[in-house]
Amino acid sequence: MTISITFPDGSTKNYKKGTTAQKIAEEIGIRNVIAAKHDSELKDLTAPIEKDCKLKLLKFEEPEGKEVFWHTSAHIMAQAINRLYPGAKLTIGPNWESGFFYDIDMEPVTPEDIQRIEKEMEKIVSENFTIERKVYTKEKALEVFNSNPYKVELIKESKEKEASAYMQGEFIDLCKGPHLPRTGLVKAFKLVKTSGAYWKGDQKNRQLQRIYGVSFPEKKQLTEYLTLIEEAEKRDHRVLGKRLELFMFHDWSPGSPIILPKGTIIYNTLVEFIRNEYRKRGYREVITPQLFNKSLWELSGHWQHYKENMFSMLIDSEEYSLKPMNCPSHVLIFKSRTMSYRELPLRIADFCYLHRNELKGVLGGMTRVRKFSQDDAHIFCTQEQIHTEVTNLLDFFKHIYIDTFKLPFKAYISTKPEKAMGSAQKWEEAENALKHALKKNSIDFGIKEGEGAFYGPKIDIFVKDSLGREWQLPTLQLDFQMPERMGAEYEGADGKKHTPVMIHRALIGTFERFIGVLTEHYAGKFPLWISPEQARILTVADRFNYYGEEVKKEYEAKGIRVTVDSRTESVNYKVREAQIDYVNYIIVIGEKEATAGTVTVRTRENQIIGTMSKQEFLSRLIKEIYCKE
RNA sequence: GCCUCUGUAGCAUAGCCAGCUAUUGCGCGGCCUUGGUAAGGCCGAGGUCCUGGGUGCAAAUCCCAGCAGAGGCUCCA
Repeated sequence: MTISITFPDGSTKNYKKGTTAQKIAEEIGIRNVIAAKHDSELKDLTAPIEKDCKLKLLKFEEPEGKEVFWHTSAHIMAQAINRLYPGAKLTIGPNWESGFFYDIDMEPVTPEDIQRIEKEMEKIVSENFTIERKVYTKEKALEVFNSNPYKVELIKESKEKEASAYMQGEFIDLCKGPHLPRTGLVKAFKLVKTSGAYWKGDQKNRQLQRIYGVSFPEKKQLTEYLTLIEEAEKRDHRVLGKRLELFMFHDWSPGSPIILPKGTIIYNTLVEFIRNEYRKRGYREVITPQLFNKSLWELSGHWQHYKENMFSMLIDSEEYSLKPMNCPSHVLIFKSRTMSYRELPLRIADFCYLHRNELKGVLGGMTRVRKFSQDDAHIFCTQEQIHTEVTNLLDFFKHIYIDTFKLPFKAYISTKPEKAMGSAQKWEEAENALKHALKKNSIDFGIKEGEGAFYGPKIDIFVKDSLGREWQLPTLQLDFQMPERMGAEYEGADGKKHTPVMIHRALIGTFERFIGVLTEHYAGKFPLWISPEQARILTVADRFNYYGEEVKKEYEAKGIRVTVDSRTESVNYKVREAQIDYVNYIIVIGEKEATAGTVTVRTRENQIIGTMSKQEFLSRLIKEIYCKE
């Protein structure tokens, strides 16, 4: 009996029925194959092929190859833990972004444990077990795994009639697969971090130990990966922020950055950038109080739902809270007089500080803070205006993320959750408006079903930091609820009262977080327009200091952020220092320049721009700042 | 809030199964060098070893509690 196998290049060949991808790979002489796809189904290399199919041999470099490779690594780790800690109960062990992890019910893991586990894993790799797939009926599977309540729960929950498991040596684990054919293929691995994790992600459940690892088919790849991580850590905004003196933290105000002069320049430049856009895009900026009486929070619903996260205090025996959000105060503005439909959409912007009492364990650098400010605005509009407003907002968003900062992002729409306010029809209309607006702006997006807030659907946009963690920056939420709850109304063309829709939106998001992400995005080398120190003038000798000051004054008069380094250090030394301070342009002046009225310029990357008249370089600077390149 | 780890001059570090004046580099200050594009030389100052308590003849070192930080989890912008 023969079957016909088609390869990705279109060629076809006949094989004996029941052959395996592994045998075929050996025959053709392809090495380092990890798994196979029969038609579009991912399978073990050793799975028999019983009928004609399209066959794709997967290597580690392919995402699906990695998936198989890493999951096998997780099993090797699980086997090692099983050997060393007999009481440990395995739960689930999926992949993460660049490796694998396994959640295990066991005693907390120490670094010594990690070393022991790694040693045992090496042993398992060198024992080079064959990995075999077993298929059981549900009943039989329950019997095999009866000592592990987590696996029992998984088997019971499964909708399949059968359960598969994989066996290597003495170890067996419930698993859909596929897997590598042998444990010996995992040539390089490292357990990189551990943490607590809750069973099924629920805080009420038992806390498990999660051990993360990375693995590769070659030792070299592991070394490369570790170097890459090291490089990424150098971009960490907390490290750079300290070294470049952008911001700092103090034990006495955890979660609240002290933004230093250089960081403040970046901060204010961003605010000015947004303000400038607001002028073009019809926003009206307001300034609102930090403290509000409890009555406001009761009216808005924050007191009932968000009290834990608010800083509250008694003032003259009345309870007040620092505002965690601007929206309620903007509704007060809307309500301050009778609004006509002619005034909509009304766009109210606010840069005021916000305070949220975040859990201690979640604070971190500039990306998760307790005190911050947003480019916050609320748009009050009619249901019909949603589409146009959102379309314009996305255009605004693209101007910031694509044109100006070139930050890669991911967008999602979060749709109606089970518990939701407002009619199904209103929701559907609003969700469609969001989708159309995204499509109109040609922004790719995913959908998070049922993840919307109870008061309306939203668009969330995420940007990655240097270690690949995703941070939400812009947010755009429709709100059918708060205007009604707080009694905001406008008078329609029909002479009747109507409740407006409220759009909560922030595009930079939180300035603090944005600065953190931006620092990592540029690795501290900010583009000229936003850079805290745009140019530094180095004098070759004291007698040229007067000329340095002269150039500085001229440049400063045009708004350039420039300093003079007139210390009696060698030029070499001063150049190096300016470069490690990431000053965009380094201007050296000495005899030649002072006589001819010129400047000699190089960049922080040590690229030589050359000598030119001081006016010419000034106009080049201005041009570059204006272009925001 | 939960789990693990960490906390030594401005920064980065050594010391940590207790034992002499707490190590080194950068930075900082002074002097010399008067210099032309990635670290010139010499000298010097700088420490509540996170805080509080305990054990010991003796604590940076061991134990407990607190505070802060890191990585996750759960939240969330």
